[in-house]
Amino acid sequence: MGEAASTTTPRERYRQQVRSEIKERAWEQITAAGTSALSLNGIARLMGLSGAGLYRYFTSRDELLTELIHDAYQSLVGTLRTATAQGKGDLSGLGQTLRMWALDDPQRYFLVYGPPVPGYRGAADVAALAAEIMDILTDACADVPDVPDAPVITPGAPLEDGSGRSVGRAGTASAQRLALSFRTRLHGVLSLELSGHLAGMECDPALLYQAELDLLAAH
Amino acid sequence: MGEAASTTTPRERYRQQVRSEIKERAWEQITAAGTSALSLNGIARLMGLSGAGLYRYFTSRDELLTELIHDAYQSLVGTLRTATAQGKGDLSGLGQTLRMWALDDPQRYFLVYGPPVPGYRGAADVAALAAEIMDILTDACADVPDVPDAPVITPGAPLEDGSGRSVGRAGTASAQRLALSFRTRLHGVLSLELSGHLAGMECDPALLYQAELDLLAAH
DNA sequence: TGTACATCAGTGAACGCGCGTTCACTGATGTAC
DNA sequence: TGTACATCAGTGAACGCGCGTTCACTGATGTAC
Repeated sequence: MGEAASTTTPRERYRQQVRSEIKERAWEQITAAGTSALSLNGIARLMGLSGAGLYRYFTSRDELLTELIHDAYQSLVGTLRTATAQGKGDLSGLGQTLRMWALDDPQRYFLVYGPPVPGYRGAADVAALAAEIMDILTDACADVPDVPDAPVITPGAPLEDGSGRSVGRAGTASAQRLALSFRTRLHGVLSLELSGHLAGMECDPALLYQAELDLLAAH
Repeated sequence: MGEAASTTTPRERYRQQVRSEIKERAWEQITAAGTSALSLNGIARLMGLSGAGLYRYFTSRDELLTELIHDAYQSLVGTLRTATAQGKGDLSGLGQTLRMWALDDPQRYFLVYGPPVPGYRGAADVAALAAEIMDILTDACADVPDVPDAPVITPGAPLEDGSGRSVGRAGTASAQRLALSFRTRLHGVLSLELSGHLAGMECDPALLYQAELDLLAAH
C-alpha cells in the first residue's frame, strides 16, 4: 500500500514542477504581448533551457495553448465557486467577482471570452466548463419569477462534464434569460474597458459596470 | 485651370488603384485568419508581385495596418450616417445597422471594437472617429428625458476631427448615458456571438440582440 | 515629331531574425538483482 | 552494498519556413525642349 498511496515519485513531482513553470512563463508572455506572443523557444530561453527540451513536457505549442485555455476556464469556474461558497453567490457578488478576475489578467479573460484564438478549436472539455459557468449564474438568478419571456432560449440537450456530472440547462427559462443578459451586458462593459475603448471617453468604467450590474440585480 | 482641375494624372490613378487592391487582399487575409495573418509578402504573392514591390505603396506593414483600421472606422461611421440619412437614425434602426455591419465582416468589427492589436497604437485620427460614432448614437438618444443619473459620465474636453469640426460631448447627460449603454450592451451580445461563445448555448443570438435592443429603444 | 532626360514601378537577391519541430546524442537518476 | 541495466531530462545541431525590410538594378512611362 505504501506504493499505491504516494503516486508521486520524485521524478513525477519534478516533472509537474517544470510543467507548471513552463505555464507560468507562458502566462508572462501572454500577459505581456497577447496570445500570438506565446513561443516555446521564448519560454525555453526564459528558463535557461534549449528549445528542444520543452518537448519533454508538451508535445506541441498547440497542446500548451490548449492547456492554458483550459486552465483559464477552470480558474474562472473556481473563482466563481469560491465566491458562492463565501456567500457572495448573488448576482451582485458574482458580478464584482467577475470584474476582479478579469482585471487581474485581461489576457486571460480574453482567452476565455475574447475572439477565437487563430488555429485553436475548443475541446468538448471547455464547452462543459463554459456550461458550468452559466449554471452558476443561472443559480444566482433562481429567485426571478418565471414569466415566459421572448423565445430567446430554446431548450437543448444537457452536456456532461469530465466527471459525468450533468451540466447546463439548470433553472427556469426566466432565470436562464437573466443569466444570459448578465453575461452579455457585463461582458460588454468589461471587454470594452479592457480593450481600452472606454479610455478616450469621459466615463468611469467601474461606475458604468456597477450601474449595469445594479440594474440586473434588481431583476 | 485645366491642370489644377484634374489633379489625378494617369500615374496617380494607377497608383491609387494598386493601393486599393493591396488593401483588398489585406482584408482577405484578415477575414480569413485574423489580424496576425496580415503579411506583406503574402499580399505580394496573391497579386503576383515581389514582396519588395509593395514598399512603393506602403512604407511598412504597420502603415498598412493603421490605414486598414482607419478605413474600418470610417466604414462604420459612413454606414451609420447613411442609415440616419435614410430615416433609420433611431436606436432601433442604428442597432440593426450595427449588427448587419458587424456580421458582414466580423474581423473588421474586432479591428474597431476588439482587443487592441498587438504593437499598434491608435492615432488621434481614430479617436475622433470613435467620438463621432458616439455622437451619432447620442443624437439618436436625444428624446430621452434629462434626469441626472448616477455619475457615470464626467464632462471632458471635446475633440476635433480632421476638418476641425468639434466632435464628442453632444447631447444631455442622460442621452450620453443611454448611448453608452447602447454601445456596451449591444457589443456584449455581438462580440460573444461573433466569437462563437453563444454557439454552444441554446439561444438565438439574433433574438437576444433584438431583445436587448428593444429594451434600450423603450428608454 | 523626335530626342534627351527624369521619374517611378517593379525585380531579384540578400540580410537577419525567430519560429516549431525532429533527431541522434550525453549524462544523470532511478531500479533490479 | 555493489553492479548492470533501463529510464528519462536535457543538449546541440539541423531543417524548412516565412517574415519585414533594404538595396542596387532594369525598364517602362511621362516630360521638356
